[in-house]
Amino acid sequence: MVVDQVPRDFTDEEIDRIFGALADTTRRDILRQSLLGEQSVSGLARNYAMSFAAVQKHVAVLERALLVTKERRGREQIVHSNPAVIRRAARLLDAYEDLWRDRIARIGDILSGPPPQENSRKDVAP
Amino acid sequence: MVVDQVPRDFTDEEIDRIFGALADTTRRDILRQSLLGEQSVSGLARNYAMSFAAVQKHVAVLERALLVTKERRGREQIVHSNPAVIRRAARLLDAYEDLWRDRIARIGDILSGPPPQENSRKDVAP
DNA sequence: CTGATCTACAACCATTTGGTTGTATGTTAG
DNA sequence: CTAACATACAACCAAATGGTTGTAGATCAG
Repeated sequence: MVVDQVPRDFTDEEIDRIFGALADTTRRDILRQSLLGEQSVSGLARNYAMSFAAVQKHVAVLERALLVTKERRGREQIVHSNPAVIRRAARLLDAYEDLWRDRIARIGDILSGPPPQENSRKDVAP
Repeated sequence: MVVDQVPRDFTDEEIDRIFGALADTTRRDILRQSLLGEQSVSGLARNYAMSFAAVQKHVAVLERALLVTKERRGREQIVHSNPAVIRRAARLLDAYEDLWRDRIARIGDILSGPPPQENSRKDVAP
C-alpha cells in the first residue's frame, strides 16, 4: 500500500536531502535501476564495484531523501522508486527558471514602453 | 556576450556538481536572488547571517556548477544566473521520470494482452 | 538442523564541506 | 593621496560524506 506519496510541500531540509542524494553518480544509477524495475539491495549491489555496505548506505541516502522506499520481502529488501518526488524536484527547478523568465518579460515590457492599457498617473480627473 | 550557454551534454561530474550546488538552502537562495536580478557578491552577502567569505564560497560552488557566472564591473563582481543549466537539470529529472512512465506503460501492455499488430514468431513461412 | 544468503549496523579512516578569521590586493570616492 | 570598499585567498576547524571491514541476526534451501 502506498501512503504519503506527495503530501505536503517539502521543507528546506528535505530539498537539501533530495538534491544531495542526486549529487552522486552511483546514487543516480541506483535510482535509475529502481525506476526500471524493483530490485533487492543485494541485487542492486552486484552492479557496482564497491562493497555491499557502501551500496546499502547509498540506498539509505536515497531513502532519507524520499526518492525510494524499501519493502521487506522474505529475507530481501525490495527497493521501490518514488517518481512523484523526482517529478516535484523537476517542477521546483522549473519554478526557478520561471523567476528568470518573468524578470526578462518585465525587462521586455520596459524596453517596449508602457502598455497603453495601464493607467498609473495619480492626477487623473474623475 | 554570452558564450557556451548550453553546449555539450553534461558529464557525470558536472551533474554531481549541479545537484550538489543545489543541495544547500543558502545556495538555492543565492541562485534565486541572481535569477531575480544581477547583484554583486557583497550585495548578496548582506542578505545572509554569515561572513562575506562564506557567501563568496557558496557563489564559487554555484560557479563551478555552471549555475552562475561572474563578471567584473569596476571593483564589484556581478553574479549572473545561467537559467539554461537549471532548465537542463529539470529536463534530466524529467528523463528519470520517463523511465518509470515507460515501464508502467509496458506493464499495462502486458496486462491488456499482446497487441495484434506485433508478430514475434520465428517460424513464419515467407 | 545446517549452511548459505540477505540485511543491519558499528567502528574506523580519508576526504570534502561549510563555516571562521586574517591578510593582501585592487578600485573608487572625496 | 588617502580612506573605505569589494574581492581573493590562505589557514584553520568541526562535522558530514563515502568508502572500508567486521560482526551479528533473520530467513531460506536442502
